[in-house]
Amino acid sequence: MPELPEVEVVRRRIAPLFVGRTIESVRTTRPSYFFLTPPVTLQRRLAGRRATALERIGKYLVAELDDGGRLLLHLGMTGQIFASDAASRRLLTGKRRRAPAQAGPFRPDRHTHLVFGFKDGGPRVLFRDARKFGKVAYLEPGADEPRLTKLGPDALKADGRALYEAFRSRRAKIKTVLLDQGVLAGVGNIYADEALYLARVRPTRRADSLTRAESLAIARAVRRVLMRSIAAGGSSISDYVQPDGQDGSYQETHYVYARTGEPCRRCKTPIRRVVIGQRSSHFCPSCQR
DNA sequence: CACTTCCCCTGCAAGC
DNA sequence: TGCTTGCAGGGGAAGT
Repeated sequence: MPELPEVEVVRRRIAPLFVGRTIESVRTTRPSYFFLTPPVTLQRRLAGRRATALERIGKYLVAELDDGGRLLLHLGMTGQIFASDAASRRLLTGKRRRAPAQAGPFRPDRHTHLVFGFKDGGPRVLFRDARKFGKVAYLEPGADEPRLTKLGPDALKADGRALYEAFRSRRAKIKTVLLDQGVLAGVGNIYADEALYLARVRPTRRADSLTRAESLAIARAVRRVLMRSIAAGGSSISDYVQPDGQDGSYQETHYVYARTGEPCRRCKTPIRRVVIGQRSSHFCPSCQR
């Protein structure tokens, strides 16, 4: 799903539709673990509220509300946030991205867990998530949220020296450590693979085996792939779409992710896939040491 | 603590 | 065509 770049693109696009507008109604699906805060409570707390800012913390979106509370959103693997007037041609899943344009506006389906209606009667904001790995929570004013406070520094600001220090005490594989949101917030499976490729480090290397130079290279590579992906509108692999319904294009630039068996863009060696910590990892056995 | 395994849920592609 | 299996961008809980 959405990693830092996709969440950041969603934030930028959705902020103008969400910030400054008074929420009139909140429609939800039935209670499920998607709702960290029960639907009835969400409705009670959010009706009449107005967001004053929408920020991104790691892969979380956090709306500051005019009562001092906060609205926490996480897209999980398949979360989609979009406007009710978005081009709806491919909001309904898929890998089959050639699907013909769907006529008319998007109709909330059984996977559309949140629909915000506003007092001004303008476009609604919808949150859809087929797998329900996403999350929504209302945080009372001043409430502490461990999910947020546990996060490490933002991956866009990855610092090589700090990473080197963190790596030194970790015996796990570097791929696993990069996915640890407490070390660096925002990197997920795609960008961990892409960054390690650019840094020429194999995902299977133990973190504590990395040199200072390699750590600096990884930090630089992380910043680079994330910035470039944001500029490209994110990676649209299966479900991710921008809030206006358009695909991102960074997947066209991937060096290794989902390119198993295909030639390395640098040396033509077939890209290899291994499983690390239950997640697939892709790398070039020739370029990455 | 650090690390690993399992699990939450749905939809799609590939294989038979 | 239909069934089964494997796989998917995340992360928390519980185990060692």
